[in-house]
Amino acid sequence: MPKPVVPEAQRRRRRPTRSGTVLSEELIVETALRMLREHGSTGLTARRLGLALDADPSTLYRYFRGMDDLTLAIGDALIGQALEGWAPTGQWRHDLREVGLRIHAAYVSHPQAAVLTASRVTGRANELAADEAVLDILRGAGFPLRDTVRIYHAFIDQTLAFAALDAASLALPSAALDADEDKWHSTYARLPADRYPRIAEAARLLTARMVTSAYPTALDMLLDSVDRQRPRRAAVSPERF
Amino acid sequence: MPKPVVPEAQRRRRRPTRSGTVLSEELIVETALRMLREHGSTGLTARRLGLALDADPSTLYRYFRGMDDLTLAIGDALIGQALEGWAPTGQWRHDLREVGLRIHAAYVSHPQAAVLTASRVTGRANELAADEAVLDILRGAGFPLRDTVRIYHAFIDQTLAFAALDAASLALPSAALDADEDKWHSTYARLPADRYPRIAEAARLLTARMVTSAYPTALDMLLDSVDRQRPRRAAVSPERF
DNA sequence: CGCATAAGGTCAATGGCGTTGGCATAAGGA
DNA sequence: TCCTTATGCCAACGCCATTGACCTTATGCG
Repeated sequence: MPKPVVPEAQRRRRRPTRSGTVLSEELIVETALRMLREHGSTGLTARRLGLALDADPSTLYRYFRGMDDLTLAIGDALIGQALEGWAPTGQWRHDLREVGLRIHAAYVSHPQAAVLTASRVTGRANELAADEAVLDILRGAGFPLRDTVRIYHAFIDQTLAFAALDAASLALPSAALDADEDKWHSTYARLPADRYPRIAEAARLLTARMVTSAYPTALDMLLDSVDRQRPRRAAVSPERF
Repeated sequence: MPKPVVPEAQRRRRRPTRSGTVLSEELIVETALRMLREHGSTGLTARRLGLALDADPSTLYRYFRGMDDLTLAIGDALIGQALEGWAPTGQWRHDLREVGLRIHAAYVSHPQAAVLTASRVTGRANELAADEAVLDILRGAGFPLRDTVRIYHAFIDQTLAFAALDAASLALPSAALDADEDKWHSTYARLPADRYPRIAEAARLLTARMVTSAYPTALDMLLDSVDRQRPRRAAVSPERF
């Protein structure tokens, strides 16, 4: 049986580390986010995190069951950060769009962390709050339960999928050793036009466009589709007459 | 300077390993795919792969520059497998849909491998061929270069993004130790209805739906959008009259 | 106010990992 | 048949996460 982890809410004794810093779940997650940004998505290790916190690596196991548990906490922090200060306006389309863009932006602003967490289900507080919020927007807009769940599924998966993909390509260049960095220039831009005529003719445009995200476009397409399926009031809308 | 890697095409001497098996790039990738399926996405290690091949782990470095290079080769094999036997029909929408579904299906059929590779740019032969094919479909349909590149970007990113996300959730249950497996049942289905009313009312539908992929729907939405932007011939299409 | 308790920090060790440099051997061209 | 060198093997290095035992000190109770 490993050491039990005390939930943050029940911590009483806050014993400072050898060098005087007082640990907390929040401080550890913040430090981990900083390390990920500085050392890349593979640069978060228990040893280094301990070093950065001036604590023994094994101390982390007083706060998290393991590195995976810490990873989930990091992911939940990103979601929390995404919806910090957000409040629904009651206009479902605007609210949904805002939630999607905020979540996507939060992940993309911490790409190295997002790579580790975007496709995980944390089951922690902030994730639950976000899910509840999306479902509430749709239910509040009058969608029946089945449609709500279907739309929620497409919406959240599309958001997380693009967040993960965009984060992955942003995270690679920071780890300068990863050779993927300039593969578009070193490989795609130099292909022989006789064997790859279509790539060759598009190379310049490709290298320019592939660095941007296709998420906003895809999101609006989804919202358009949702709008068309939305339950209307009995009255016919005025524009028709 | 590390040992140089001899390209597969130039290999002359095929010296058998101690136990008699003859190595090749293809055999190594196949074995790696099998190990990934059996041991999960974190179960591919140089030592284990060497064991499975009856070869010393360091031998792998005669074929790949490192585990990362091997990972890219695995990804390229998935793309190759996706388009194996495929040929364009000349109907752009049908062809594009087929390519998307094939790539998605290939990744999802090797989820543990897909997790490692779906968001990587390999720059290898099969990837280049797939990109060339997609660009050719769009150019052949008459799209100008700029539109072609824009559509290609949205199409390929959406395909890979969903492939990565769907693969990730499929890969987790196989590694039975990962606790994410039944988080939907252990957490979401048991939330208190007073704090999470929307999740609670949708729990049953959510657990049923979240195991399926939203990709086909999203793909058709994209194709609809593309269809509306397609350049028409000068003549007005017959249905209008 | 002081003491017992146990929370929480530290230490040392284990077994795994990727990777490398040196070495041995046998394949295949001459 | 011999030489060259491609290719397999070995041993070692410095990482990694994780654990169990130990120590120390903050806290709550009497």
